[in-house]
This record gives sequence, structure tokens and C-alpha cells, in this order.
Amino acid sequence: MSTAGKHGRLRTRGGTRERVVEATLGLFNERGPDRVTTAEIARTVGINEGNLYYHFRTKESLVLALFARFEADAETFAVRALGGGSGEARTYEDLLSDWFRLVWAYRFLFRDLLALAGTMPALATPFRKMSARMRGVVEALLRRMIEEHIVNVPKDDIEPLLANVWIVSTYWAVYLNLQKGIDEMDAGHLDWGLNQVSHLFKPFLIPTGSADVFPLSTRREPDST
Amino acid sequence: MSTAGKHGRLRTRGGTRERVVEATLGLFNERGPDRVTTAEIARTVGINEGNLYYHFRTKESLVLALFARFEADAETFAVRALGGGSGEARTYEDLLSDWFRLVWAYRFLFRDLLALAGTMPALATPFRKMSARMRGVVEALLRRMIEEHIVNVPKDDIEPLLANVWIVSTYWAVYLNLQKGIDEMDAGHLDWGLNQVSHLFKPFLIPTGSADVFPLSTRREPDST
DNA sequence: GTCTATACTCTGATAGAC
DNA sequence: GTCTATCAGAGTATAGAC
Repeated sequence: MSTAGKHGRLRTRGGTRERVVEATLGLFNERGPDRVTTAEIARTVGINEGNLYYHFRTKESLVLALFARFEADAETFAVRALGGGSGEARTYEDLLSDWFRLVWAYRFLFRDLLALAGTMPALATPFRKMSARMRGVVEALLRRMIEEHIVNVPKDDIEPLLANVWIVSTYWAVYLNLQKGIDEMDAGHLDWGLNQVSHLFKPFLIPTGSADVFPLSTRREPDST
Repeated sequence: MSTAGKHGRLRTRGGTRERVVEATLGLFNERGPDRVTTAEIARTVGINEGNLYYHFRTKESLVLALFARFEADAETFAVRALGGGSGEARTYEDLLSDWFRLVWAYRFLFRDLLALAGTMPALATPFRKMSARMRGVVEALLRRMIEEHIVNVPKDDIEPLLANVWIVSTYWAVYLNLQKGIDEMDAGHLDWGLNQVSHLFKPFLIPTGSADVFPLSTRREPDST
């Protein structure tokens, strides 16, 4: 996922720069960029504020670094989902799971996009571009599922279904975070989200003797700790 | 929706206080409380900043005033939806439409709740309480629809369906706002949102000769201006 | 009720020594 | 690369005259 540091230094688990990025992601996800100060980031990493500004001359560049990382991860996902690189075909469930992990890992981008776009208009367009790209991926996957006779979706239902899939798979994390008060994710929460999206497809599933593509059973409400 | 001012003054369309609340709601919806300064609010209303602080001694009290207004409107909706007050039974579509207008009118509350909870922890619990209340309303409506043989939802699908209904009907506005770049809503956008929620129910509708409960036809993508 | 003037705090950012 | 000041600006809030 991340490079190993240009000098191959493995002492403190990556160079200062990487540690800053990692810590910032955690803090941003927790409270949003606007409610995290540079002083706090420096303190979390264990360095001085002046040092932080040596690595990132503006707070904005920190956000951009995180978005670039996300974009790269998302593109990797897209290629894998469309069956580009590796020959190993993954299940639809695995792909969905990967996407969910990604959305959760960078959830501040989805949640606080408006605030970000306010201070950094340069981010709005790339974000929508990525958004459209991912939507395209989901659409391609759905059409493949239709071809493979896994689901049967009437033509007029495809568009609305795609939009709902996008909404639920984008905002499930925010929903759990805000409405349920969950701020730390475990496997159960991820399962919950997967289950929600699965249920969007369920009515269209073509009955089959073998195991289902999506996991639609034995799922419960996540614990609202 | 709002009172007429304690002196019945109708000169400038409500007293200064009401005009402040109204202007603030507009600005908050547009950019979020963190990106709107008290100076800007005063300027928008056409009064001095000092005067603004006469009516609202803190910025926080402004947010609270708006939330209180929303809570009241939401409760009015809940009572009407559950068939409490007026005897006139409204269609499910009308109720959904009312709720959508409400979510849109106060969309900053849904979108920026995390940032708000950060500065105002007192708001988190009331928000979740309201959230649960509305969820209860939707659940009651769904069970009534099942009783009236309008829909047929398998027992195990009820919970996930309710959650998806809540997610889509809560975040449709945010989705249009952020992903599509729409910041002004017209009837078409509201229709689009209604259509998305309708499609969640569609697979469970019991076929009938008469007109459907939900509008499921001739809807298109909203114009992304 | 409304305005003028001003205080205070927080935070992003820079300069320069080590 | 890292730390020690230190600044400049923005933004909330108050005091007091009108």
C-alpha cells in the first residue's frame, strides 16, 4: 500500500513523512480536517510543529497527499474489479468488501467533502471524476452479472438500482458513524454494510441451487457501543 | 411554520430575530456552519455584527435555534404521518415527499453533524433521538403497508429494507449536492429522490389493477448544472 | 434595538538556530 | 531534519454610546 521510504529505513516504521500522513488520516477520519489543527497532528506524531511544516508546507498539501493516496488505491481497485491485471477472478462479494474497506479507510473524504471543497476548490472536480469512475465500475460489474445470469434486472430498474447502490455503499459508513454513534469499525460493521448492499440486489437474484453470490443471512444490527 | 412575531409586526416580514434565523439556515445549508462567519450572517441580514450578538449571544445558540425549529417540524411530520392530528389520511407518497422537503430544508444538520457534535456535544444525543424517532415512523408506516396488503416484505427483509430506506432518504440530498454538484433544488430533484426510495419498495409491491402507491415511471436523471 | 470600537484567542505559517 | 521562537490574520465575543 505504501512505499518503504527512500532510504529503506525501517527503524521507526517508515520515515517521518509517512508517519505524518498516517497520523493525519486517522485524525481526519475521527473529527474532520477542520477540527484537527496542525499542532495536534505534530503532537500525535511526536514531532515539533515547525518540523511538520518542513515536510508539508501547508495543511492543504496534507489533504492533497491523502487524496492522491486514495485515488491510487481506488484506481488499483477499479483495475482489479474490471479484471485487468491479475488473472485471478475474484468474487463479487470480495470486490464489494474491498471497496467498503476503502470507503471506510478514507471516510473523511466522503463525509467532509463540502468543507474541503470550500477551502480547496481544486479538489471538487477530481473527486467527482473519481466518483464517476467508481460508478462506472459498479455499472460494468452489474452488467456482467446480468450477462452471467446471476441477476435479472429490468432495463428501467438499472439506473435507479445503480444510484442506490452508490448511495448505500458510500454512506453506510457515515450512517453508522453519525446515526449510530459508531466510530471504530470491526468486521461486524463491515458485514453489516455489505449486507445492506446485498439486499439491494436480492430481489433481482435468479434462484440457483448452488451457494448465493451475496451473503444474505445471519446478519444482525451492529452493536452501538 | 414560524410564528408571526410577538407584536404582530408585519413590516419587514418578521422581526430581526426571525430574519437572522432564516438567513443563517440558508448560509449553513450552502456551506456549513464552519465556513460561515458571524460577520457574514450579519451582512446577509443587513444588520451590524454587534446587533446580531444582541439577538444571539453565541454562534452556538444559532445552531440550537435551528435544530429546535427542525425538531418541531419533524415532530409535526411524525404526528401527521402516524395519523394523529388531522383526520385526513394522506398518501404514502405525500408523506415521503414531506419528509424529503424537511431533510432538504435542514440538510446542513445531516451533512455537517460530525463537525457540529465536535463543538457542541450537547447536540449529538438529541439528533440521534430524533433519528430514532423518524426511523420508528418509517417502520410503523411500513408495517401498515404490509397490513393493508400494499406490499409483501419477508420478515427477514424488513430490517435491512428500513435501514436502506433511511440511508437513501437521508443522504439523497447530500448525494446530489456533493456527487452531482447540485446546490439548488427544484421539483425535479425532489422527484428524483422520491423515485430512488420508491425503487427500494418496488420489488415488494403486490400487483394491483389500480394505480400504484408510488410513482415509479417516467423519471430521469436530474440535470447536473 | 442598533451601531462603533475593541479585546482576546486560536491557528496556520515563517525565519533562523542547532 | 528538527526545534525555538514569533507573526499575521481570521473570527468570536464584549463594552458602551446612541
